Amino acid sequence: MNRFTFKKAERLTHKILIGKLFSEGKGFICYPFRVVWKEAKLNSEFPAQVAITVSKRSFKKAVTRNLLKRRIREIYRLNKGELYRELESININIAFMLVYLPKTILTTSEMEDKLIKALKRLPKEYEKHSQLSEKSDSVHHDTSD
RNA sequence: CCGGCAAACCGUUCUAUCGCUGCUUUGUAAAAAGGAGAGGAAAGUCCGGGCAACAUAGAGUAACAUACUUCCUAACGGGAAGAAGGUCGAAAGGCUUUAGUAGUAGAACAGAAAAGAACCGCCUCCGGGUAAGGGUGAAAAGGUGAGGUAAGAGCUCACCAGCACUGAUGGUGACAUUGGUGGCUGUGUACCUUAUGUGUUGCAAGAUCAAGUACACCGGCGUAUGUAGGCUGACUCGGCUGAUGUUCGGGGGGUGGAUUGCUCGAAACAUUUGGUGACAAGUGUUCUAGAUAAAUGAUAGAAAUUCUUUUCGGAGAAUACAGAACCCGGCUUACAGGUUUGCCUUUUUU
RNA sequence: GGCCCCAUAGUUCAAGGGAUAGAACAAGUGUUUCCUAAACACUAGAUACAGGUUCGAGUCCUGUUGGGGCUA
Repeated sequence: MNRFTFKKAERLTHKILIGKLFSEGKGFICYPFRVVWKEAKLNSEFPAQVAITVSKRSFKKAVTRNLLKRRIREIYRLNKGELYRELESININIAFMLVYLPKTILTTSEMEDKLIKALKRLPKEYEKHSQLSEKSDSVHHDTSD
């Protein structure tokens, strides 16, 4: 029951941290999302903070932007448990942003699988970058859908 | 009946599960329970206010806005009821214009000429007199007829159009109807003139706070004719402020964060009275979003409406415009579809 | 959120309300050359959209659309 909440402490609200995410953070694309993430001390009981954005350039009207953000947030709320478990097992805190890429409005069922895939990939990306100096050749860019 | 015109209103609903943001209650806390949670345009930011700061925000000029009348309003460039003109419509009705004209400027092309009348022409007693004719233009010096003349002309007269002054009647008034007198009278634009109004900046205004950091802050003394300079939206006047210091004393300033400003208000609903109406007054009841990288949702099922298709069982698709950010009053723009009320009758039927 | 500005050829800029909207570069065609470049000649190409004022709008007014700036 506690697993499906989405409180303010789980959201990324710190303005400076968001600025740092775009300047220093690492990202990958898992269509239809771009994920930008960074390890950060959060001073929170949750291991991750997330922010969801939809570009004003691709959707001019506030109604459609709100609709997409609400759908993405709902999927994240229902599927974040797996991510939390993995992050707690390696004992790190992470701040990340989900950027919605396409110019068309996708339905909830269309987006759900992709977002789960992206969330599963996030801890792997962290491991990859934590030992980046030794193995740089094993990084393979799969931007498959 | 169909079709049309105007005004007002609605603009998907219900159930279950899982959530989000305030509020209240319980609880040491974690949390639990209850109840609330987008709009008619929340939009554009085009007007007008409230509220807040600017050291007392001053006078004149400039600049900008508005401009038929009477009213409504906190205020308005908004609204209501009217007036005169234009235009669309068969009609109901819709749209639109309207302060003043003394002076100055310009009016492309065409045209003789774009504004104290010159040229061609007409007439001539060769001194000159004329504005009938010139057909171009968006706009051409009142129009028609008669008299008159050398030729002509409001030069004179009748009727008509318009202007100025002045009466009468109706109307709060714009104005309408009607009478008299006058000289006979050019179009639209900009500057200009008159009246009224406007201080500037906007809640990222402004206020408060714990932690950490710097000396930008205040007062005394000293210096000067209160000087250089700065501020007072533009200019002038007027006003305010005012550096220079190895000085003395005080303790305060505000980047980001948090709290506040923040939602009880020109409030909503019902009703009565006054008014043609916008609206005003009275009485009663109610409290009705307050987020801050942005809450107001997602999923499933059912219903309603519309469209497509049909083997008339059903099946499929869609459900407008659009998301509060300090708050109100308007305007403008977007909007699937539906409801109610009043009005009109070209055509058809009775 | 608040305040403000801009929109003219493919690009950079002009145009006092007045005829067919001008210039440079770029593009295309031709001349010249053995070929290319350069040079010369010619051609095509535009007022963001919709209303209004006016006899007549690129210009003046209003509303949409798009783009940009300032403000902690």
